[in-house]
Amino acid sequence: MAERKDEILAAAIAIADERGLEAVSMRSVADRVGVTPMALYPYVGSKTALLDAMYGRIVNEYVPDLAAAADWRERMRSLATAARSLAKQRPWVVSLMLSRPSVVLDAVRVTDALYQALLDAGVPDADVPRIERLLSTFFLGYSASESGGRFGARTQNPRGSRGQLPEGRLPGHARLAPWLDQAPDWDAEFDADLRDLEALILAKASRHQS
Amino acid sequence: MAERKDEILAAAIAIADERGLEAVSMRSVADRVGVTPMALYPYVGSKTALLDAMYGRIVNEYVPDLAAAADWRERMRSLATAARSLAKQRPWVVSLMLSRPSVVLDAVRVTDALYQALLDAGVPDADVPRIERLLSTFFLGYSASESGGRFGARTQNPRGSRGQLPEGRLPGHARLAPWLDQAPDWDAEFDADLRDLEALILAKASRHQS
DNA sequence: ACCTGAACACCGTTCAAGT
DNA sequence: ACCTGAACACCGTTCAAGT
Repeated sequence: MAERKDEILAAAIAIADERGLEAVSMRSVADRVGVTPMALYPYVGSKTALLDAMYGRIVNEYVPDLAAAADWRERMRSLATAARSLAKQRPWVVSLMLSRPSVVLDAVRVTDALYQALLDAGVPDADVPRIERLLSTFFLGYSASESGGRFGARTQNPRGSRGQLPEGRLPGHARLAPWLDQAPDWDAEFDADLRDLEALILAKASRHQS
Repeated sequence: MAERKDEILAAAIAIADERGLEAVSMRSVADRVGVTPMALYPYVGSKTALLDAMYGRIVNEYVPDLAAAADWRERMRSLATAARSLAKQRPWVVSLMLSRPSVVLDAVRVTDALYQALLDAGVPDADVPRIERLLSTFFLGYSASESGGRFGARTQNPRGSRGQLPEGRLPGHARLAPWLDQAPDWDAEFDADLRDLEALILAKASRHQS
């Protein structure tokens, strides 16, 4: 009985990997399992529940082994990097993460790991939940933007009423042109962002100790 | 002719406001305009193009008047606050922002305003594009998390294999329990986040001047 | 120039029925 | 216990036809 549900989940994930989340329908999943759409309902409940289950299973696979790294910085980095590589390999998971409350149990485990990293860094208890949200929001947003294509926009032609980028009315873009024309190295950028955020965390921590 | 397109856009936005983005279909929009679904195509091209057009129109309405505020901090705050209140009043816009490249012209104008705020703050030119992405990613992610329900999760029961939150295996949650049980004030939290990010920006700026 | 109607290949889900 | 088949109320889009 649990086997059947696993089979259904695996089929749904395979379809999402191959043809995207919008190709996952009760009909397409049922087809792959070799059964009628209605046969799925006793196992998955509804389409929404199926999506939740897919999310939970994937997050669970990607959560890095956190006991391994002793330094809070390393643990934070490995969590952030896991989110990012998850988004890169399975972009459809990001849509799920942002479109529904993160009540999936495996997601809560990740939150807990970040809590502990911040506590170890010396952030006062009262500030930890907020800083955790700040960080996870950024990690999620970065992953979503990168894999969703929001970052790659500059190279494309803006879709506007006139279709052309009016550089004259965009003084910031004009001044920064030399840095905007070279395509960024997203790995390096994420690294630099992490360093800046580590500094932010340490500032919170040292203010506490003094 | 442009009138007809405006009428279609207004109908689509009204439906999204009233019944969510998923209620926006070519059929429902056509119904509201009092026309057949096929009559929309000459004006909007496709459903995707219709969504883009909705996005552009809304962003345009919400971009705050930036010439007004002299201080870069105020300008940054008003941009961030605009994003957040947009997300609160029209949650469906956030899905659009994250699910497609931000090539809509009006969105580029917002980016430019943030560039200028950072330049005025004294951030070195070479760092501005990255920091702008860091900030806009956070603003977007925060807005999405808040309006999409990702933040509200703690109060609900986590959906997991067992259905109950196993506090024993979540030491971080256990230690932070006193601060996790009181529901956060999201306005105050966003304010605190903005202050932390301003400090991050000033650190980048002063390192440059020395 | 602007719109309609029928059609095609899809959706999630309910309900009664089969073995 | 597990699955099917028909049906309902939906999708986006193409294509030929009407005025």
